[in-house]
Amino acid sequence: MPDTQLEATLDRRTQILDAALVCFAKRGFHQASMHDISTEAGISVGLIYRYFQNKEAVISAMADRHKQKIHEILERARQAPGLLESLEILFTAHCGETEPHVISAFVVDLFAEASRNAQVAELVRDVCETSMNGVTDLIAQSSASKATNLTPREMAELIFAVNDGMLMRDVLKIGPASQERREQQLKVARNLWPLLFNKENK
Amino acid sequence: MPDTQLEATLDRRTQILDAALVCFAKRGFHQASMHDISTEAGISVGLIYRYFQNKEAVISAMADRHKQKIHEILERARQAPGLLESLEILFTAHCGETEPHVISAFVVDLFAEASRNAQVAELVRDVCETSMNGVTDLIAQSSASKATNLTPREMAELIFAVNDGMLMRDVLKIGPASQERREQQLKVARNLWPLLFNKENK
DNA sequence: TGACAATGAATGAACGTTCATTCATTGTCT
DNA sequence: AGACAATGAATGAACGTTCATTCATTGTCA
Repeated sequence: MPDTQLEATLDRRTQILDAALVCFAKRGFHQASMHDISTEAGISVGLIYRYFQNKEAVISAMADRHKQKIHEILERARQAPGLLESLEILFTAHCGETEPHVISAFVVDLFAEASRNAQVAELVRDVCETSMNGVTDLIAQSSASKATNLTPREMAELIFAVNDGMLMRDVLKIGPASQERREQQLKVARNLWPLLFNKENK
Repeated sequence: MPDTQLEATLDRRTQILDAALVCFAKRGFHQASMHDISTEAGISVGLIYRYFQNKEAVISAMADRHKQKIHEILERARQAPGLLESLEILFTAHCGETEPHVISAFVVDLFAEASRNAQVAELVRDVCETSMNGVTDLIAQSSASKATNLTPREMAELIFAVNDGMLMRDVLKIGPASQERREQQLKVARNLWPLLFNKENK
């Protein structure tokens, strides 16, 4: 049964990547050791090397998974009823599933890594481009974008800058749980909408 | 003449910190070795330990120097003729002196470090608080802030989020020199002002 | 002034430790 | 038994840090 085989392999990989996410967020890409990751995953060090060629490959795979997650979020945002709903999904995406602090720390580390690892940089650039294009389209198709004389692209640039800037600052915050973060995130976001769009539906 | 003595010590320290900035931007805090730094500075490894207790202390000193730089920029911004001029100084500050890419990489690394080093986190938080308060005051005292129903604080939050977000994305850009970066930075910034403030001068 | 003593900035080889990676061995299925 | 998953001790390279040693400069005598 090669199907179960493949599934088991994928399971192990995600198990390792989940552990790596925790370790990377806690200590950073290069301070987290393979032993840390294996301990967190509850397996031996050697086993990691059965599923990943080396540490670099683990980092790359994490970045890849991040890319997929972003695409899923973009897809969910696209299916929201209106533009504002779409944007709020994007803004609060990192407050779901895992601890938001973990996600923020990981993403900031990812950008730091991108500044000196060409492969990671290429991938992050690709994610940014894709999401930016997606949101630009969303804005262009919406009827709510005629209040200012900015192009949809310029609006998207501002929105992403605000989103990334807040995510970066997130790593400074201590404690607050997912729910609370989500509120704060939305507060700032909702200050932005009236500036960018027509006031229509509250 | 103990004055010359002190100056020489300070010179050595800044020489080491300058080299460390280059190495940290190139390889990151924890991948850059003390040997890298000593080579870049053109001195021996051991000498670094005459001026700094250990690697942690070098990182801390760098963060401290960054804090001072920010305060200087804030002071310069305060003395600008109008609010918009002040904000543009803040927005393009990291495009001066050193290569902007180096500064961006360092700052992103600093935030990454802050997420797992309490001392660095405290310092970065302090810098953010201070600058945010400064800009909030600047906005409150300006006459240009009555166009929207946002408080000066909320405006400052948006401005800083945009600023940090763009800085974070800076690490993805390859090549462009200081001048070019400055233009791009200003383009986005100038899109933001009409949204936040009355259209007055140009 | 010239000879000599004292200083401490600077060096870089050496040390102990940590880490990524390997692989001989053991466990677990069919 | 055979095949494959899993282990973790072993390896060696790289790192932060130390320290015995060098040597240009400065201070102190005659």
